[in-house]
Amino acid sequence: MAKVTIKDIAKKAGVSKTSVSFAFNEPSQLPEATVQRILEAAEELGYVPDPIARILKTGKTGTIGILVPQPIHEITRNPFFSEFIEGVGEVCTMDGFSMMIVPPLKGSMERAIANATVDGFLTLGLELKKSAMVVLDNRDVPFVMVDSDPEDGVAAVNIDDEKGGFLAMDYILQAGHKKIAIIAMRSGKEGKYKDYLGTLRKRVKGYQTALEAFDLSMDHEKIRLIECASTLQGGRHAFDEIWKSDLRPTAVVAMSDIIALGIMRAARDQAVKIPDALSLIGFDDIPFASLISPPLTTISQPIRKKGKVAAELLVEHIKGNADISHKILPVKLVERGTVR
Amino acid sequence: MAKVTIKDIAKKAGVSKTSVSFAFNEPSQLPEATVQRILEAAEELGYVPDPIARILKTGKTGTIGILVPQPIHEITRNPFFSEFIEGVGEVCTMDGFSMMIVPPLKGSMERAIANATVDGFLTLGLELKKSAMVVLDNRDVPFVMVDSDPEDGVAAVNIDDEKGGFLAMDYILQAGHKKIAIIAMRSGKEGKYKDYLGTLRKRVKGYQTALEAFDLSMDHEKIRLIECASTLQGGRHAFDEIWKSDLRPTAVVAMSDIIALGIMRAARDQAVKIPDALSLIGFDDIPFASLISPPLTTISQPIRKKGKVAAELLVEHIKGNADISHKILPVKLVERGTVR
DNA sequence: TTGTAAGCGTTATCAA
DNA sequence: TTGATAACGCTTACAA
Repeated sequence: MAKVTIKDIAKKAGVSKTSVSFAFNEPSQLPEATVQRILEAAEELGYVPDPIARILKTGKTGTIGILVPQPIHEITRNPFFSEFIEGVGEVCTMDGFSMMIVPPLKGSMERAIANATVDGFLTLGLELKKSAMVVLDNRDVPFVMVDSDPEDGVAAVNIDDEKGGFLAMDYILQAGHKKIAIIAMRSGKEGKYKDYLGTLRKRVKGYQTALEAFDLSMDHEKIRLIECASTLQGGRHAFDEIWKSDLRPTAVVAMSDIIALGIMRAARDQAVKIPDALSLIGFDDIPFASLISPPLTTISQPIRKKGKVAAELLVEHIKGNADISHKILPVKLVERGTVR
Repeated sequence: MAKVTIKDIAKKAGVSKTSVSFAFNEPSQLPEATVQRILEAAEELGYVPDPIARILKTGKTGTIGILVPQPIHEITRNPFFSEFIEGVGEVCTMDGFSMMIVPPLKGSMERAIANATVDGFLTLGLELKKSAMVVLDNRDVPFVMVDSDPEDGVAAVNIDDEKGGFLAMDYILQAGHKKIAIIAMRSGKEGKYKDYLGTLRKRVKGYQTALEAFDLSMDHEKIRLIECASTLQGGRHAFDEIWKSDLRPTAVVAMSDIIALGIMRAARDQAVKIPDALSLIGFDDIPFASLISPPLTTISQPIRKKGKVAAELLVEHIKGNADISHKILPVKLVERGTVR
């Protein structure tokens, strides 16, 4: 059976399309009886207004998009993402938005941006290429960048990554460690840290500062940087890699808790005691970091709040109140049981 | 500046709207030079085809919706959801779909369904009211129901909940426990288990069968059923509640791992040793269940696979290959360290 | 109070 | 090869 449209209802109820539209959107404008009749006709025929047609006319989709640099099934493997989404979700609930997760489409971020039916975007950890930025601009929907190097004239939400990096490395150094492995999430730069952008760049800068105070540096032979996927699996692989390398680090600085958790898992499997044989510090402070044992020492960032703040900012933009501010949320060191 | 449309490009490039459309969608139909000219004009003016207009015409949104019964910020608190999404995400990646999370809109599932711009829905743990089912039917988009009582004529994916319930309860009973608290996720039925639907109903049925073999039943005074949110917090509250009740259970059967984890957390805070002072079995087998210590004994279900299977089924429907099958995925008991 | 008609920005059919 | 033009289904001035 063909789709039931407003026209069918109009015919059936013996009124114009306008009246039908009113019956749904401004019932107060119509006599009670007419509204009844229309609604009944609609019910009988099984009519549901086509959301797309409505959007084309009104220009409001009622959904906000989260632009992510990786395939969905990959990004969801990090509880960080759930936490972030939770914060965004609070705002969605509040303001009646749905949420769309927008990964690259056939490998192209541009295409994904061009095709998403949203009122605005949150970009998460995206290093937007010029071309993507152009598409984003041309789409003419507002966007807020989270965990990226801020661009002029666009709203941004970040945490104090540099301080976070410093805090983590300094803590390890203060504990007396000299052979240190740094595990970063995959960047596409294969560990060439000097090319790092955004979050990674800032954290590494923090590491540097801390290292220099101990006469060390990122280039020192006892300091090793490797990358892995920011997942449990990724952490496990990372552990295997560092553990069989020539440098047997006494401490690991992980760029995310989920990586750290993966490392703990792998270490346990190989009977490497943490923190006795290996110290470990994470980054994020996801809920499970404190649940595991030993509980994970980490840098805490307000993930949920970050999502919430960013979403609030975006919703303001959608409502037409441009606020190009650049917010920076604090981080702090949480001492628990994985560093000796 | 006003939005740049296909018309502007046509004028600028001195061609018709049709040609512009072709230049983007079927460039092979146009002479190379014309395509170039059009693309340049588009680039210069910053043109991006309007996805909504495209969808209105083509009828394809390129996104699949996940209908969830709770606000986003609540549902994301259960790692079960991330796992599920991960499975769905695999299919999205494969077939180039985005994913939209669709919670009730202003309290109304009907409204949410009516407004979502998707090619199809996955419903997760939804007990769809008649009215919502009607809207879903009328929307005329395919849908697949996951974790619900299957309806005639609609595709469904479930796990063997009844067996899962049986396995869990039987294991606890075999271990010699007689005073047992069952913790269910909030159902809106406030523990009146006889009114349960879907997943909950089936699991309770499994409990019953196991209990009866030990001359017990859901109504026995030593068997207690309470509900809580399926979150870490929820589990913590649940522990507090059962621990200060007159019945001091020696074992807890939790309906989700995240609840179980919350219970473990609360128990630890109050120095209640698991499994020595209290045995505990979960349900789901989320990744963290095996990471925690003691590792959580639980009923394992293939969450990610469930998402994947459901999404595959949905995509088939979207492509026009109706397959109204009802799949049931297996569960199994995973003995770890929380039952004595 | 109700109806007419003009868009919204595409795609796609059909002529030229 | 290219260009009018008619949908797509709705909202909303404006007219009656």
